Amino acid sequence: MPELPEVETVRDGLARWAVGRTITSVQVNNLRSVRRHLAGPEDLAARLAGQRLESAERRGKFLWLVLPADLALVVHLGMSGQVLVQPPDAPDEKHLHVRFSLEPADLELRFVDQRTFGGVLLDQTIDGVPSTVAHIARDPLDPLFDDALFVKRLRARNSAVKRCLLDQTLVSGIGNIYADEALWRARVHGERLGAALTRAQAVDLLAQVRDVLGEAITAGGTSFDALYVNVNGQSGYFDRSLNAYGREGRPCGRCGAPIRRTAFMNRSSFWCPSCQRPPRVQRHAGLG
DNA sequence: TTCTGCTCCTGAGGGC
DNA sequence: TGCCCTCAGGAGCAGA
Repeated sequence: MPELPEVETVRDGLARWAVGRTITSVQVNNLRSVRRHLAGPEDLAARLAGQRLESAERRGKFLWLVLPADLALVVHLGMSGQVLVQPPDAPDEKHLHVRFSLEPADLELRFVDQRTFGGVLLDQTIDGVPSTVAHIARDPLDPLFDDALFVKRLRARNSAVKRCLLDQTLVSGIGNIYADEALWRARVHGERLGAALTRAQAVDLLAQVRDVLGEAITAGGTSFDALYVNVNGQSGYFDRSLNAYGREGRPCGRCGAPIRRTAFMNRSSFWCPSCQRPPRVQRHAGLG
């Protein structure tokens, strides 16, 4: 599933292969993929035609191609979105929803999305950030990320720490996989309250988040199936380095205890019952 | 203001 | 073989 490392891999691919080219036309095959462009698909196509792609930027899981006049083509991959750079004569993908023809015409951009949680839109930027992304916090790999502010805000939350990690207005770029991995590395149970963490624990958790995200970027992201690929259609290999996520029943790499899986926020959490002791008082909501 | 739970969506996989 | 059900989860929203 696309989290920060996967989106960064895609951004890097766009910077290499798409930046410097000009959009000549836009073909929308699925209206749901442009639903966040409120003016409609015709407006999107008309305003993008002739626009030069100046750079590829990212904040958390949002990425955007910078256009002239403070405009940006914003892309969110959702759960299954892909941005592919393909020759125009390559066969269409089954879930090809938006096609961006480019000049030079030897390559085109394709937005492909099986589950259609993602989408694209044209947006105005303010200080270089699209207005639809302005509410998203900086990610931990951003040089301007404020560690002290994050620790302060995390420790003020009366909410499960895993939910805090998934809150993109607190810290961006972390999804279910890397939240579980960082919590495992920090030996913190996801149901612990943010307010129950010591300052040292919060600082260490942030460090583990940084480590796991950085290692995943180096590996090209995490792929369990064909739902995440880079702009050339290739999968990452960080799934081979996972210690908790998807390892239910398999021994913890530290202590050997079988990894547990519990439901949380309509998804799964994977944790070690020995290394990550759950809080004594179970809350009504949260893990388990 | 903070927090929780629900909804959207499609395809794979399992059970019958 | 075909049908039905469950599961996967990012982000936004409603309601408490």
